[in-house]
Amino acid sequence: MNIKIGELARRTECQVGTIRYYEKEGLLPEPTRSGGNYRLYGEAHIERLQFIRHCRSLDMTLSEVRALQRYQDTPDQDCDEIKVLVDEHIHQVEVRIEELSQLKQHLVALLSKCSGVRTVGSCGILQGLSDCTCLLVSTDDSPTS
Amino acid sequence: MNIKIGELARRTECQVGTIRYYEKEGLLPEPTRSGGNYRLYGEAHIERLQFIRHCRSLDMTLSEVRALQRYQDTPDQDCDEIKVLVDEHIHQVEVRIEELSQLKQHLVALLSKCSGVRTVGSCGILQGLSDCTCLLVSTDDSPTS
DNA sequence: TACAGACCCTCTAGTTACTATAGAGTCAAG
DNA sequence: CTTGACTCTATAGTAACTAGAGGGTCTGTA
Repeated sequence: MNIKIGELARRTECQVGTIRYYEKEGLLPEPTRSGGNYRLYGEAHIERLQFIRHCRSLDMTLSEVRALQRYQDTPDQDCDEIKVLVDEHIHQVEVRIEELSQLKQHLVALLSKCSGVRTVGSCGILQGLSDCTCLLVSTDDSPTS
Repeated sequence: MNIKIGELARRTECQVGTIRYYEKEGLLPEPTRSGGNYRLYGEAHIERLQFIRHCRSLDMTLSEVRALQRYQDTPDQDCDEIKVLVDEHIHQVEVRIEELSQLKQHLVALLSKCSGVRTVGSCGILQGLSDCTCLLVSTDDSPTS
């Protein structure tokens, strides 16, 4: 079918530069080239790229994508490890949600420190950021990842 | 008081490299130097650094921190803009939480695609990642229970 | 006085997943 | 034969650090 990179980009809603980046990173196999050195892609490339983009839309890292691709290449293997990988990814997402919820609580508490007085010097928010009072809402503080 | 960078790092639970980085970025004023060219910090530096670290623990960017620092330097100004900044930051956090919650739903749905068969080839998770079926859970899809 | 070890210095490169640019080449239509 | 859309490679930039190389400083001990 032999489409050029721009067409592939349109079909997958992916930027041209991103496609070349995936190739450089070994996530997308090198396509054949035209006489004028243009990349020429086929069906397999479209599917492979869509796979990557779906994984990315699920917030997976490229190294997680690489791991899943290795499983794709060995279809007779036990699928337990894939489930473990997805499970762990779900866990990471849950942890991040929890962190952000705590964070939001801290921020709301911080906002309430504004005394209603109208100047920066007496506002309480900056004071709350200078001492620890803005961080006393929750049990443990976990810096972000 | 004149403490060296290692002591400052210990007191603020911040890495030495990070302190030098903040200085380079203009977030922390350049300290005086000893005869041997060592950085020598005082109380003001400790407070300033703690301020930065608290902001960072609230997931603020360094450019948000810079903005807040500018307010610190003009205590007679109206504090509304600070509230706006914090408000916007809270909003960003809320948006991210919502995104991650959707994401988690997608991932859980993906996990349920595993047919129970034990090989990668028939697992359904990789298939779900190749086509779009793992992304169909979203917004207005309410299965009955 | 010599030396070990802890600390400090600057500078550079690496991290993640791209995005954006520069400067050049290719190709089809007018 | 030129214009314009497209492509190529290579490089630098993003955020907020972290790690390392290769050196200097300082203090305590032999």
